[in-house]
Amino acid sequence: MDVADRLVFSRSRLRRGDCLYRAGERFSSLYAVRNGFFKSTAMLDNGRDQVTRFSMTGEVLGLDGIGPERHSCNTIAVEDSEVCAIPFAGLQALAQEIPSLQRHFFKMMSREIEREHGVMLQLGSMNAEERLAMFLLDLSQRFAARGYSRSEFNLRMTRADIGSYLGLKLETVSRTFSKFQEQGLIVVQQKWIRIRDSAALKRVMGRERN
Amino acid sequence: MDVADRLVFSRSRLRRGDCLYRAGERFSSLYAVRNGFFKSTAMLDNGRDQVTRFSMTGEVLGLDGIGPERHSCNTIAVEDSEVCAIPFAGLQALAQEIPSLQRHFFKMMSREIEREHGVMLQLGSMNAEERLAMFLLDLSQRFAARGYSRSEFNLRMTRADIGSYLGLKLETVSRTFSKFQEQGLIVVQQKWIRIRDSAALKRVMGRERN
DNA sequence: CGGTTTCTTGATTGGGATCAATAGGAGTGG
DNA sequence: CCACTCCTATTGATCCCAATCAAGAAACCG
Repeated sequence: MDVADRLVFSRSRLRRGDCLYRAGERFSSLYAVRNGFFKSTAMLDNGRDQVTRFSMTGEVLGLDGIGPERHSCNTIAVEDSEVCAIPFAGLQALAQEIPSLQRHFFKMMSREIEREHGVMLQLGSMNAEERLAMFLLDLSQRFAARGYSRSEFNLRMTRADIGSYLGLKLETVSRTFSKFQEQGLIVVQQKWIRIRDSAALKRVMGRERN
Repeated sequence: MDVADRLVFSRSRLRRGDCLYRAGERFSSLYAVRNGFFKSTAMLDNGRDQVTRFSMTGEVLGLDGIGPERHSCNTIAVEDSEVCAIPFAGLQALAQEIPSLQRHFFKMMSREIEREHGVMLQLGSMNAEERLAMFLLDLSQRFAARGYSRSEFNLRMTRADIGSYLGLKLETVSRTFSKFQEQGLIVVQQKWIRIRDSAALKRVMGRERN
């Protein structure tokens, strides 16, 4: 029996600013992003909330909810978007019967651990330029993986969102973009970015620290 | 058939400084810490490596290896320790047959995502005092959960390890401990710590930021 | 013991936060 | 289409926390 026959995939559209799910809500589905762009924010103990990830077409949202059975972050569309909801109960039952699906799942979750881990880890020891360089290269690579241009794209999010994600203030983000532009690494105009010298960006990112 | 009948749990002892597994090695087992204390370090792209977690008795090590099928960090005993190796292949096969085990597993991994996430996230927006306060309270809580004293314990790791984990330099760790001691929040003498006012530490940790 | 690692404390520096002011776009309604 | 407002981005000036450099002291260990 085919997976698609057993699971009901419901699609839904969201407009810019709409919330896909909120922290604390009961977890029931994973979401595949069909198109658009999302940001997830987590409320820290102190009340401020921080952007924890950006998600684009082809990526899966909601894995964080499986353990606690509640969503642990808010996920908001930063532009008009469309998602496909995958009921987790059904997926889990199916994994019980299909070994390869279970394996796939274990792997996907483990990779998730990895990814978050990796990004956040690196940030800790990086200065502003390194963070921004990493951010741009990460976006570039993900756009490329989805068939979009690797060197030219629109940042869908604001400077404040980028800053929150990277642990910088929006002024620093802006200043650093300007600096990169002066150095000829990128061209930036508002949300539009063109990467002119990705090798140099990699060098900025990899600058050794001690 | 009982789980213990199907899985071979092999125990091994490690001495201070011994390596349980290294990044890049083929992943085959998870490890339950029976006693002792471990630190995990991950090599960043730039060559420096950073402490990513400390693990104590009763905690599970190695989840990060499931996806890539290789360990992605080095794990080293910081004192004489003993672990129990759990072959992952067997565990996976068993999860295929026992729904509750599969569920338990999904949850454990998801919680792992959460935990790392939470800690690292918070760090980004915290200053040195807040980081140290959080670190002490986290350790205190974990010791308490294992039946040890909540208010008095030995830090097994060095100041440099703590600093690496928290994204601070060892001098800052030392200075901040001293400051806490002056304020009467803790008593510190080398690796020995006594928490005198955990409420105050919580207040330090929760100090609002903007 | 001497040698090594670990910890503490002081002096100075620098990168990013903060405060502040202006400019640029986007959306709305007349 | 323009005028108005709001949100977002840029840039400058100043300040502060933690890094860095440096020197000792304390503990650990063969």
